[in-house]
Amino acid sequence: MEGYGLLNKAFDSRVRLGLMSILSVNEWVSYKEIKNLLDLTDGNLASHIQALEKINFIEIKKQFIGKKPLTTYRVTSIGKNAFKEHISGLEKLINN
Amino acid sequence: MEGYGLLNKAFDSRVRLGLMSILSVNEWVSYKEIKNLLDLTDGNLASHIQALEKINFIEIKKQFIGKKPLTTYRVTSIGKNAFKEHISGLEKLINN
DNA sequence: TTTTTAACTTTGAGATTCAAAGTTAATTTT
DNA sequence: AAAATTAACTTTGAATCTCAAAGTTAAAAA
Repeated sequence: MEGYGLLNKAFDSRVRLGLMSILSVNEWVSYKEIKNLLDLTDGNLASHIQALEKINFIEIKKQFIGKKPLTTYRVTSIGKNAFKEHISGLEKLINN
Repeated sequence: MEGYGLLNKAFDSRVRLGLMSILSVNEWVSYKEIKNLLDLTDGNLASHIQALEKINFIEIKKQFIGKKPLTTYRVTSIGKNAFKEHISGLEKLINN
């Protein structure tokens, strides 16, 4: 029963938890899809994406599909690890 | 794969998650004990306790043991439920 | 009577959150 | 060709949240 030291501050946000969950299950998800799944405003989504990008938890890919721009995201191995640690930290915290 | 709607905003904080975890396992834990377990300053702990009290997730008991004052806390059934829902919300979010 | 201890409350600066509005560049519609 | 739409942002700013530090209160111990 240590403190909350195993939890990552980056995941103090429901939005970022949602983001990481989505990206943990699906590789390369589009901005649009994420926005719809989480039902966020553009500004809100963009800022949380930025927050996760800045700490290298997710990475971005910009491309054109046909002639349409498509931005997609996926979690990095750093992010995957951090998320896993956070979850197991939560479990430890909860189960005793 | 819904949004993050099953997560409770009250638990967006590592400190409050820590608090709830402690109080989920132990009934009636003292201020001092909590402070030591979570390693918080007085002001910080007091404010998070207040936050959880205000929404009736935890309750307070003040008494004297011998001649010494002792303040203890426990989670309410409302809080217990909310925490359980939050955890299962997290699980749903994570496992797809 | 001075000090210590438990348990706060107050203060305030800094960080975070989020919606709304503005931006850019390309695409589709008229 | 001009206007409208779409994707994907960026900027702004107000509201909220966080947290440490310092101050407070009341009783106990020295």
